[in-house]
Amino acid sequence: MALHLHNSLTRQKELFTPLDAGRVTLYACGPTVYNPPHIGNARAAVVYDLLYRVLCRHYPNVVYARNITDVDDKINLAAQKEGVPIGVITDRYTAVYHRDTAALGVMPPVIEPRATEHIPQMIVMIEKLIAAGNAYVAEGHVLFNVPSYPAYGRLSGRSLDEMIAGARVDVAPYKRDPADFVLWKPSEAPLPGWDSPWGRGRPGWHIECSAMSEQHLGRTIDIHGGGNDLKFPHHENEIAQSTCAHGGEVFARYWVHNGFVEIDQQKMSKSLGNVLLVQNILERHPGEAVRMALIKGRYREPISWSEALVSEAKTQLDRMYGVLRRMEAVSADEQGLVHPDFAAAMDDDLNSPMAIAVLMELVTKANSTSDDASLATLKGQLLAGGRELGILQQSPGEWFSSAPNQTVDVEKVEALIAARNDARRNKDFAGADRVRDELTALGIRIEDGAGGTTWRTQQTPAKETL
RNA sequence: GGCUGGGUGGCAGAGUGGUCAUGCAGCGGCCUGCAAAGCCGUGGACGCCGGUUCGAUUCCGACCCCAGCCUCCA
Repeated sequence: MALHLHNSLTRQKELFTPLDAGRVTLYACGPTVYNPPHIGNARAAVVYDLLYRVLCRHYPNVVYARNITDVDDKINLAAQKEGVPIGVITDRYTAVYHRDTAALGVMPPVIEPRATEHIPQMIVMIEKLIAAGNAYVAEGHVLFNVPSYPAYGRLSGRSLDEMIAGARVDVAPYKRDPADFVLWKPSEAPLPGWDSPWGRGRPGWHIECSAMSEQHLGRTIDIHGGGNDLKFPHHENEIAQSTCAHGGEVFARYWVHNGFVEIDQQKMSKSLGNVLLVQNILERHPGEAVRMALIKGRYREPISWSEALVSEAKTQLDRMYGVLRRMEAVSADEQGLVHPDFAAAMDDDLNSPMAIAVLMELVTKANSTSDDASLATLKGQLLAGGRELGILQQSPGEWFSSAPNQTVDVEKVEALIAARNDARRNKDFAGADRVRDELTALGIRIEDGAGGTTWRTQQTPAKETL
């Protein structure tokens, strides 16, 4: 089955055909680095990582760019509070972002451009927009003139009139039109600034992505992704800037937007005080379980975050790793191809819940057969599917012997298990049960199988502590 | 108010014009010294009201409800 994606621009599921099958381009809006990432940021990172992996199954050369926004008023504020240069803030939180997303199995993008390294490109683009009559200078600012681009509003489905009617903010007096947005604004020390034809200043937010995607991926990119909230105004503005700067050439051919992570049926926000940081979640749950929780639902739908959701995701992974442990002696089919149903699910606009269901069915099959040839095929398909979903890539032993906030003394555990098995051989079941209780107290659960006794860290009961 | 996208069994979450989603939880059985894991079996659902149809959870219309965007935001 060919890859289909829901295109936000047309609001339809469409067959994906790249402009150049030898170089497929994907751009996703990355983080503004002034804060540790929350679970919502993580979801976006995971979703585009998933899309990247699916694209890589289809095409030999996928160029995936995800930017780092390292110049921004929120960064300035954070730097001011701490009395440090903005570089201290952006370096710190870029590292945290890398650490936290890596814990969720997110691969590094092919290119990770930083806004501050593309100021000249932004200036060139702004000059083009001025020359083309799409932008103007006013009181040290450069503004994009929205009425100069009649298609404005197509992505978000709003007309200019509606936007003006709905404008709830005070309109700066130097704007020709209330909808006009900033490309460049004046910046005085100690705020970060760069010399430009319009004086010392700094870029507006939207121009960064336009300039960086052009620089690294070209004038027309295949897929542009981002959070649902970015549709307006950020992506709408990107389209306007890039299209006008490029003489009307299409900016992005497919737009993909991921849904939000909700807490208690509401979006996460600082004002509601319900922001969940990835680093805090990782104190209680394995990163892989967090990733599993994020891909249990379809990427476009909102997901309601809860401790129960992650616990259940972990239980499912336990089941998958359980069968892999049983199959450890079997060598996986070397082809390592995903099951056709799995591929069909992922190719259907990244239907990861269905893809997981396919994997679960493979698990059941593998648990009920002892035929080596079948097992080799099943193991190969299971691992290949896991690779595409970004799960199941550690050894079962690692998975079962590790848990956040729990250090396992493997030697001690194995000594206790040996003692218990001695007792069992001697029919001293009371003694065996005492040893099992001891293991339980250590947070270890044991399972007596045909091939011997295996063990795993016991998950602590789910608690609704956010 | 405008613009998106939703409302499916105890929970999470797919999908379909008329036979199974899947997982977790529950129940019964097998296995086990007992458990656990695993396997087999099992109940239970499509917001509300109309319409189209031989037949609608699935298509159409009205209504109710929910989330997001319209202001920085994944």
